Amino acid sequence: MTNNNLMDWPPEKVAAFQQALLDWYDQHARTLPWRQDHDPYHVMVSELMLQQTQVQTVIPYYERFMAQFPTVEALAAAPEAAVLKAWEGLGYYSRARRLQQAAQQIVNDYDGKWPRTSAELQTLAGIGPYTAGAIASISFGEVVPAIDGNAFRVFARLFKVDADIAQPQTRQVFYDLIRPLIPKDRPGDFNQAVMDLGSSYMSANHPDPEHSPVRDFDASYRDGVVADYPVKTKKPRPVVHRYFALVVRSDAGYLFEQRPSTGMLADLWMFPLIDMADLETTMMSDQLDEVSRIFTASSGLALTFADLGVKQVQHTFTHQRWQMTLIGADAKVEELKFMPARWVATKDFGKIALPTVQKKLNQALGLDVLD
DNA sequence: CACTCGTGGCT
DNA sequence: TAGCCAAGAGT
Repeated sequence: MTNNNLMDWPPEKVAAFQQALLDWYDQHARTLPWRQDHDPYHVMVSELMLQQTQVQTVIPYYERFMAQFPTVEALAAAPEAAVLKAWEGLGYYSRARRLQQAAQQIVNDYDGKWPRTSAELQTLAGIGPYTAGAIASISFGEVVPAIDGNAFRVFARLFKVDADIAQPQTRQVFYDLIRPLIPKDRPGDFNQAVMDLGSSYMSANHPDPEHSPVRDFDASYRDGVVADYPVKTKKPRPVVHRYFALVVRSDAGYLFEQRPSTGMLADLWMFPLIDMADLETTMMSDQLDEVSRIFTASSGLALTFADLGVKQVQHTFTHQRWQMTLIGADAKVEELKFMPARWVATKDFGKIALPTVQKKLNQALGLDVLD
């Protein structure tokens, strides 16, 4: 089967599909904190949090975030560190900075007046085709699809789309397929109904197409090939990185380094890491000398190594696996040179934004008791 | 376009 | 366990 003329339904079938989907949604829509109204700020915050993140994970973050930054103006004016702290543990931290950038764009560039179309919304930081479609349809009634993983899965099954959804060019295929299916009077409800459908009867792991409200429109169910859709190529394995994690202690607490503003865990705080690939030696005793030299050159601090016992911590990201060997050291409280770092007392660990990998290091050291 | 960028849940 | 998956965007 080709991708030509995928949407071959006659108008009466389109109308029946819309009614079946929306009737179900009217009766069984999930009650979610960001669905209490259609305020574009509420929709924007929730959608940014929901990018690549499950609903159940987002809910408590959304509640806290709204209590702390209740309006787009409040978010625009907040310290970036506070926004990152509110995002701690949610992952994909660039979303937090971009969300605040978008808020500042709305307040400053748009004089507080929201752009109301999907095209205009995509000029905002962190808002791409999906999120723009979601805000435009839900908050402003634009008849535009919001194509996320749910929409890909739902419509791939309904129409037996053979295009690989991992390929960026496939996006246009689905846009052309979905666009004529959207009811002009309820685009936002349509898009949200597709998402609810994609998380229940048409989920990835436990689909129940037999009882789906749109079963009669599901070609993959009709043909007994639900499991074949969507078509999606696999991702490569995580690459292994090995680090020494320096546990540097002084009278002022532990030394935390702020990560660079680009790349992994940007702007968050961690123990200083030394990439073992940067070392020229392989013997442990020689490596410690090298680590000490490298660290002192960038921090200005002299280290006195202290035996922690052999502690190793492993953490897997989407495409990287970090294997860290902890090294204990004592140092005096002196001025730090080039390294963006600060001493943090144990009781203050909760005041800075720490990634989950750092919390694992804390736990390995028994420093998470007060957290 | 291919790659980067987190985390938690589930099998 | 290792792999896959989840309301993607930026470069």
